[in-house]
Amino acid sequence: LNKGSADAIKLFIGQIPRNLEEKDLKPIFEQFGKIYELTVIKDKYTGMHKGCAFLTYCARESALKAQTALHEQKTLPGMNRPIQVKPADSEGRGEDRKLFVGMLGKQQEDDDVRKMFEPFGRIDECTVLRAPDGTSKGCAFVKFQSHAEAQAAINSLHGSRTLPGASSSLVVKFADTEKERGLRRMQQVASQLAVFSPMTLNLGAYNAYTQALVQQQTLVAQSAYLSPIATVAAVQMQQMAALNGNGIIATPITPITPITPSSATPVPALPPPVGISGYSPVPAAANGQPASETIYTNGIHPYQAQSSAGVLDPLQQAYAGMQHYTGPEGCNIFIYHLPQEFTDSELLQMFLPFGNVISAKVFVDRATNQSKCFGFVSFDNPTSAQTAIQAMNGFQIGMKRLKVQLKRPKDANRPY
DNA sequence: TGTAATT
Repeated sequence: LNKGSADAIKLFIGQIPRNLEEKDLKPIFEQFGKIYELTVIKDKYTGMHKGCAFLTYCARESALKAQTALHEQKTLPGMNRPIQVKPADSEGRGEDRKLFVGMLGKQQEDDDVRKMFEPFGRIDECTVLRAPDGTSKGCAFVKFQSHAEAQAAINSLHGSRTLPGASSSLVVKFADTEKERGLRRMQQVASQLAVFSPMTLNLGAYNAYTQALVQQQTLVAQSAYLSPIATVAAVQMQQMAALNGNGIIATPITPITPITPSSATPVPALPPPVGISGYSPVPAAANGQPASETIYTNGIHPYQAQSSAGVLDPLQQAYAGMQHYTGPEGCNIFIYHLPQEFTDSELLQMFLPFGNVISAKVFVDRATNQSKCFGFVSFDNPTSAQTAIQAMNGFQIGMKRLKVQLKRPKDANRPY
């Protein structure tokens, strides 16, 4: 048999390193059965690897075996979350047969709703939405076993009657998909931000005020207790603040339109715009170091093949060429209480004086695009990390002091 | 307390 059977399940594979292509993934998944189709998901326009894939086995049984053996069970090299193996959204996980029912009466129970929808098909799920205090929100979700049944219910029931206690006629529609919900959330956030139009902020005055504060704070920092190397950082921060107009004092709100795109602002008297240094792509066995050693010394859990010796090799080779996001254990620091407007490049600038920075990352809320005011900096050696911690922990910016510690190791849950 | 992503 060389074709997917009718009942085959298309799987979504998540948490795969972006340097792994179909040929690298194939050996990992082949051990559970013959593969019908395996496709790495790429961006439609840029062709960029999205870190996930679709996989269909010829036999449904293979998909179930792979899911059981791999889902949340293994972590591929360079990833910090376990691999995901589950039916793809397109497999009718539910959204296309799930209905939203609005304009119910407050007194209607799950069973009342169920009775109303039963004539149209088999119901998997029927729930009236309730507030925390148990009172009905006047709406419900009803999930049928098929899209057609759900559609039949819409055709017959939507707008067909007005229930006692409801302000208008019954609403029956397909429930929002995950994507629609996400979009709705983003629109809500956007509309809230729009309340603060740039015109309502006296930006000129704010900047002058900000810069005065920055200078004062920096002087305090320089004169007091900081080591010479931290003073270098302080001066750099002062320059950044003065030049990019963003200020490094946390602002109450960030306007939608940035005053100046800070990342685009050149900063004279500083090292030239620095990329992320270190870890340039290196062939697998460069410097006589086998790729397998790289995996282990880097403190990242490699994917371990259970039996077949052919599985690990392609992975090791692929892994050797990828750029690392974190440094070795003890080289990665966590920085909290960053100014709201600090970007990756500013974080990088702040910590450059302490050593070779492998990466600098400010954590950003994906929904709002706002900084979460913490980030990570990775050095190529533990001494630089310690120096940075000594110099910058407690560093005052505005009303806050930076908290600078070693990044919590993935495995341990010891608090610092 | 680190690129969670659905052709």
